[in-house]
Amino acid sequence: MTIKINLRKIYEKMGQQYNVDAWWNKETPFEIIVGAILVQNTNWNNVQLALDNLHKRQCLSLHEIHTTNLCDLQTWIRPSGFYKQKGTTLKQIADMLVLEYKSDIELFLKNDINVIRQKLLKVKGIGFETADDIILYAANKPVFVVDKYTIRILSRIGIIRKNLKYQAVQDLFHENFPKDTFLFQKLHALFVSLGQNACKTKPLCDTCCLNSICESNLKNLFSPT
DNA sequence: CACCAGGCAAGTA
DNA sequence: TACTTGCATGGT
Repeated sequence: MTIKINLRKIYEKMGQQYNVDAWWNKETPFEIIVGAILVQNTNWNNVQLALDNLHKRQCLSLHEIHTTNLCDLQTWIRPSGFYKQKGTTLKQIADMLVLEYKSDIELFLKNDINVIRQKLLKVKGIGFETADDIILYAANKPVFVVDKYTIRILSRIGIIRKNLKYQAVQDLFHENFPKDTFLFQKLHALFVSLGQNACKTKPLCDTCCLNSICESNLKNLFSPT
């Protein structure tokens, strides 16, 4: 299935009706990687509590996470939930960066998108979405991050079926948008923002929109061919 | 009290 | 391949 996306409309709507900041503007690439892992299936408030703990312990750096005791690390990130697995995942990615890239994060992020992606996906606890998050926001390379809101919103509008898989949805965006990092960053934040503010039942309606964007507006943004 | 948040992996059929 | 379940804290 192909969709024709009216880019000009999207830019107009986003400019006029949204002021969604692209996430992770000021953080270091490593902090972005940590945040991407900690935020899995939780909200940013809980992540912030965990990050504050790490900061207090001076442990928000590659070297510290690599050398610190796993149990301590798990204790500090506890507020973000799933702290045992996430702690192990952080350790594994730190090991990879230290051992295979001599602690040079930029060297790792300089690789081609597919190289970075394959490396990240080998780490247990990093799946498609987290890998792409890191590529888009830490490496600043143009991949579109698909999350459950993207699929929920597009399927409710009738553009895709809700059982469409991650890679298929991503391909759809890659085929229909220019490979523009900033655009993908904003667009992803837009979907999350919309999804969080949409009603949880169905369908999207006038009373559950964000900044007066609702189902009909979305249909105008994404016009089926 | 229930529900869910910016997922992932392992298990089952 | 397509579901289901465990992982876990904190806010509403």
